[in-house]
Amino acid sequence: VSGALRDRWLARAEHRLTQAGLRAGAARTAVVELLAREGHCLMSAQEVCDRLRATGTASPASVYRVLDQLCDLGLLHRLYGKDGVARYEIVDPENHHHHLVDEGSGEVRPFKDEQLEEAIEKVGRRLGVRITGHEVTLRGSLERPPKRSQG
Amino acid sequence: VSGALRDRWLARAEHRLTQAGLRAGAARTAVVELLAREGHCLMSAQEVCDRLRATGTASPASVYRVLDQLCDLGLLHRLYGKDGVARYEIVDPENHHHHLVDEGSGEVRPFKDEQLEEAIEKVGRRLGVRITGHEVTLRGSLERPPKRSQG
DNA sequence: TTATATGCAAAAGCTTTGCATGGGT
DNA sequence: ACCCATGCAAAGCTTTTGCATATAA
Repeated sequence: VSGALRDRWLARAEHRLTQAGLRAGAARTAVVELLAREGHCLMSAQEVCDRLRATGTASPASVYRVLDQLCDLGLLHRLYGKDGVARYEIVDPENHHHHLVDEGSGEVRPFKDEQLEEAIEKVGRRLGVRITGHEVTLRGSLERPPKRSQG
Repeated sequence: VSGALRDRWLARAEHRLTQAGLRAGAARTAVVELLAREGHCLMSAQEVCDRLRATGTASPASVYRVLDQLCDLGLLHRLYGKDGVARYEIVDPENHHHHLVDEGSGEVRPFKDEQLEEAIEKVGRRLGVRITGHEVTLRGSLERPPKRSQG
């Protein structure tokens, strides 16, 4: 969303990729820049492919390869929704969030909740485990409160 | 685990299936009984197939079809782990739980935590949404606390 | 008797991989 | 120069589907 967020991740990504001895080709550059702009919440490999097919900047094989690299380097999270398709989103500690899925439309809305984070920390303590990561998915109806009998 | 839990689900399952106008063939019976016994935590379609291939009681096609039916009827939950493979577990309100995944081995341990449930309810209230379902996955290291330098 | 269940084999969809070529550093 | 990146096409895996047959109610 904000330019700051985008640039922050982009810089970190380029840095770690270089650091890992990887090189910037056309495909990787295209994928990374697309993600920096629009990869903040659940983008599938296919969506990335579609976006980039238009400009012919990356083949599907490269898209999948770059996505894998980014996951391995901890720059991307890979999640699976109810359709079993992998979806990716940028890892940004300052933008940690979870997902609320509308039962009706399947629409996904990201949300942040500090008290939820604290609750999860406490669960870890009760279980006697150091929690290194967590995911929460909520399902519910997003429809507005019903208006009074006004067809 | 306990026979009570198994029988409870089995009875409910048979009832709803019948109610839905579905019929009990050999394959469905085999799948449902296997799940009642061992489907309490994350079993993949392939595992079901393997188990049943031994006795030749159900083909893969039937396994997948039955699994789908059970999900549609709310008798089974379908979840996706980090490998993108669908895994199923029995829906039993009296055995509601979440999952803790060991970073090292990938081993999954189910856990219950009432305070976590309450925390999630509160999140729903804060978001102004009625929560109809939720999933939590925790990741951490299950290794025991290190013993004092005693090789 | 009629709608559903089943099995097989083929197809579908997402993802990975082998290989030859192009390109970064 | 050396090694990594890329694209294409083929292969891999899980899951779905078409169709003919069997079977529950």
